[in-house]
Amino acid sequence: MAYRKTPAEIQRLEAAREHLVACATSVVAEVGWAQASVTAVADAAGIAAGSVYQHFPSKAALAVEVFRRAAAREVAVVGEVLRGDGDPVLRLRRGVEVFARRALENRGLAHALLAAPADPKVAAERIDYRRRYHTLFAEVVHEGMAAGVFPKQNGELTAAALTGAIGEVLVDPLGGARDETATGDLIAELTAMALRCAGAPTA
Amino acid sequence: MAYRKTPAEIQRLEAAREHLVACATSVVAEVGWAQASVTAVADAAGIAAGSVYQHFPSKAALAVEVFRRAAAREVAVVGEVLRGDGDPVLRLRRGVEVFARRALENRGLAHALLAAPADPKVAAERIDYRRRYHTLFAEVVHEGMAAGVFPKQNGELTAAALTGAIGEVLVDPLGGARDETATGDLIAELTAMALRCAGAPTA
DNA sequence: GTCTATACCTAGATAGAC
DNA sequence: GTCTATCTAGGTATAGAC
Repeated sequence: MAYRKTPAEIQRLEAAREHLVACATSVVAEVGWAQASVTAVADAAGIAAGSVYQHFPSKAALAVEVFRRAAAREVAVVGEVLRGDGDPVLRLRRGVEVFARRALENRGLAHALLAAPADPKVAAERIDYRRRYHTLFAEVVHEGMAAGVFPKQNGELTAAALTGAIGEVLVDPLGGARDETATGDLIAELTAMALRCAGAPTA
Repeated sequence: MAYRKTPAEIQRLEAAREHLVACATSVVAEVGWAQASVTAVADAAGIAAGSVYQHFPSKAALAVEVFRRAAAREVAVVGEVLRGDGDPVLRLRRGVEVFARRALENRGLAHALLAAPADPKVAAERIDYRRRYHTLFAEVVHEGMAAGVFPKQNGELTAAALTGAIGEVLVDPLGGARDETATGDLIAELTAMALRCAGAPTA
């Protein structure tokens, strides 16, 4: 009887856990948190419901892990753009574009992250998630004010407003834009709105 | 055995129902939808849990009634202002002020209406609720565009964005403004942001 | 380690006494 | 009509076989 797991064992377990998280993410993106029962998730992963508890102590823990992974990805991508070099106005525009495009490409996941009813533990994560956007947007707004391209304003408030505005537009049926042209138009209007919101001079 | 209820009976039942709705609204404002069990609501109303079902066929039906009443009040008040006479810019400003002030005066209820986790039936009502704000804001934005005080834009998108922006700011801890001065500042910043968002020339 | 079967808990809903 | 006590369903979590 081994006192330590062999590397192979560890890797296999890790892989099983990853697979479970990935399948759970898909299920959540498709049916939302409320319908993503342990049974449904386990079925998707091809394991028995009870086996889920080999990898996570509770359903909530799994849900939180699913949320964190997906949220971290989105924030990283948007943050990369918002924190890049150059004109704050351009960065804000491109950040909103990236935010929107990714959300429209995976609506189910975006809805799960931004709006879908979730249990309290996940809801708490969501607050953190939105706050990370607040922080990112606030940085750009502050830099823009410092550079004189945005008027004096409460940067934190504008940042929260941007997060809420973008989320509402993307979650709304307005996101009913299906074809590529309509999506492009939606994103163009959305970025224009975001720039107005921060007070960028109208192009 | 009476084939029709007497007027007095009807009135008494109606009153009991109203009382139940009012108490349920208070409970929801205090603890949110998730914690507002039938038992908790019945306790607050001073009746037994089973008696709730004399007035509503299900918990969801009661919850929906609670939501509809409160939502209708808020939309009516804000709509009154947004649809008043005069300058669209001023109306938008005052509409946002009223929205915010009422939300900050009853944070629990505002949170329940705008953001608190709720069951699917209530969530569906919330979409309607937010859409009513969209409609109201869209009207003002369109009138402003027609009057030449707002630049050309997608009015529906701006309206959705305004709803999301205001909601996010008010629900956020940012609404941590406690004293009257801080509240006033918050509202001033919020209205300024809303006007920028619609493209009103900066004052 | 993973499965099957099941225990258990929560909360909504109902039946029958008063 | 209202209350008490109970039933039920849905879904999480666990126990024990393999």
